[in-house]
Amino acid sequence: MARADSGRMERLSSIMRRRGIVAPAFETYGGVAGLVDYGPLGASIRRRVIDSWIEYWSSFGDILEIESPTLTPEEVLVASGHVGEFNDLMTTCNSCESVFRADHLLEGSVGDIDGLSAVEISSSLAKDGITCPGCGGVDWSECVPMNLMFKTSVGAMSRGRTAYLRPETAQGMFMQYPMLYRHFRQKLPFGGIQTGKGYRNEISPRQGMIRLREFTMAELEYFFDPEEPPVGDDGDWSTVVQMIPSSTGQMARMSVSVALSKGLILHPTVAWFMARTLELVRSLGVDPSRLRFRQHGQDEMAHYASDCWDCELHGEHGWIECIGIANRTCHDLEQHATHTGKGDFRAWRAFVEPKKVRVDKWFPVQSAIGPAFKSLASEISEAIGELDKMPESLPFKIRLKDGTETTIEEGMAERRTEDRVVTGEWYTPHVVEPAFGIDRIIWHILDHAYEEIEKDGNRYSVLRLPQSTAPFDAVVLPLFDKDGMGDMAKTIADILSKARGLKIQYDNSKSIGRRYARADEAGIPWAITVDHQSLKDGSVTLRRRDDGKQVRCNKDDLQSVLLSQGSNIDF
RNA sequence: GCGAGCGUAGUGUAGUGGUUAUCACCCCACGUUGCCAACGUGGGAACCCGGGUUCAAAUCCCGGCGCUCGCACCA
Repeated sequence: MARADSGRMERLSSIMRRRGIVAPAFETYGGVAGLVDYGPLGASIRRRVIDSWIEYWSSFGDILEIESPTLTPEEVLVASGHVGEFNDLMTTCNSCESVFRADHLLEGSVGDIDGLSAVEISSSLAKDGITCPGCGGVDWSECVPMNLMFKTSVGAMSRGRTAYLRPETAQGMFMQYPMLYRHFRQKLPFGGIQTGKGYRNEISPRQGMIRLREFTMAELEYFFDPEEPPVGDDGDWSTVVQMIPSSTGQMARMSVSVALSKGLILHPTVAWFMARTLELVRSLGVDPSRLRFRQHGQDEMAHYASDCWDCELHGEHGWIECIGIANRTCHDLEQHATHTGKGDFRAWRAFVEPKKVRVDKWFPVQSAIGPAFKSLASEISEAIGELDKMPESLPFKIRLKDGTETTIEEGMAERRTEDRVVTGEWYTPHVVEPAFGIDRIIWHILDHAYEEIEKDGNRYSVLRLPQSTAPFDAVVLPLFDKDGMGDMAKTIADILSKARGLKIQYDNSKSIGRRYARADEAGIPWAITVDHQSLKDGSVTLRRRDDGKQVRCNKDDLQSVLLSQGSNIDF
């Protein structure tokens, strides 16, 4: 990825450390790759991004927040496929030292790779003479499982039950599907949202906040009836953004609405959530011209997905996947249904018109079949119930699985004819999942907001964050900390800080210009200055970060001005 | 996990065997100025960790940890 200005990333990272936004964690102990600290400003930004995210989805009424543990018992992740998928066996070519996934090497030469142990795969590599794609050698090291989940044990000592730190929040929501289903009065569609930490033991985390071992995810599972895929008209359907459909692999510019009508987006509900996602991330401060949707090809699809669009954001690290919008179909719920053997993971679909069904079947008479056929009895009973052609009368012959025919004598079966009313049926709901990588999004919000302008021949840094994701709403400044200006400013800051939803900073050190500059660099959208006139008439100046313009306003109006994000005042 | 480079105040850096560890921004105090990174004086703050070589190590060697880049990996 071409970088117009390679120094920009260094300066941006430098500001983020200096101003207490993000920094490597545990640095005094040498640091741990893939773990970061959010400092005072960063934690505030993160809090607001998460809150905005929760508020956005909660505003629709059919989506509610839930919360589930990060510790997840092994069985859940076996069912979801993560235990299998995340335990990749790695092998090294002893001649050229390249590392490969062993199962990928064996593809095509071994039938059922998933069922093989590490030892079996190691011997297969040697036995089948698999050559190294790099150097052509046939000298493989022992296969080593590469576990991308953090394993632990719940319970005392060796009696503990194996568990993992969750690799995604989604499974917790699938676990709560029955509770959500009841809450929503058994009517689909509905959704569950959750934010929280996820954990992946990456082999080599790089790129600062981009690949973390512990990271904040925000996921939405939207459950619906696949026969009636829901679409709403809210969201941003019209803004033209970059799209890379997998069919062409070529970048094109179009709106979500056009991409759906052209059939590039395969599923209308996926399109709907792409439109909503676009609206949401724009409000967080993402520049839509540096956003693109890229459709996954069949080969890179996750094990659970049937159609998936990544929302990638462009920043100093190039194009980075920040959000995945996947149609997970019925995969997860079905997996949990089969692994638990429970009927909790389904929904009832009522027919518009109840169907009248005439049942005309032969029913086995168990008391006669049992003694007559002994161990074959159950198979025969089943065969009687599933007869294609209805014999008119006894005796008749039925064909068993092994091809032999057996005669059903008088008294072994009876014919019943009845009319039944069927009002609906059970089905497994499908799920569309928008999954947001919050840390990656925060990085890009900062990147998109960061601007270097020239002022009096010097570089001047401004973080143009929207107020909703700025670390503070306003900074209150005494023009000079004397003659009572400092006290008045402090009082104003204290009062505003009490208002719900407002975060206010107070700064009285150094010249006024320097304090404006500090606030600009920290992304604070408003600066309130108490000057000599304030002492006389209670008015203050309100300075807008993005253009430096100032207006006078009464100190008592500040709260409503800030809460309206400046929309009720003229500049 | 492999290879290469790198690791000095909060940030960016100078320093290639002996320095009181350089400079700037920064932060604090006082004074001054009186609305967009002013100025003066004073102060604060660093050699990634461990071992070795040496009379002496930020500097040389070894190991660890971390960072950057390339290869590989990436639900």
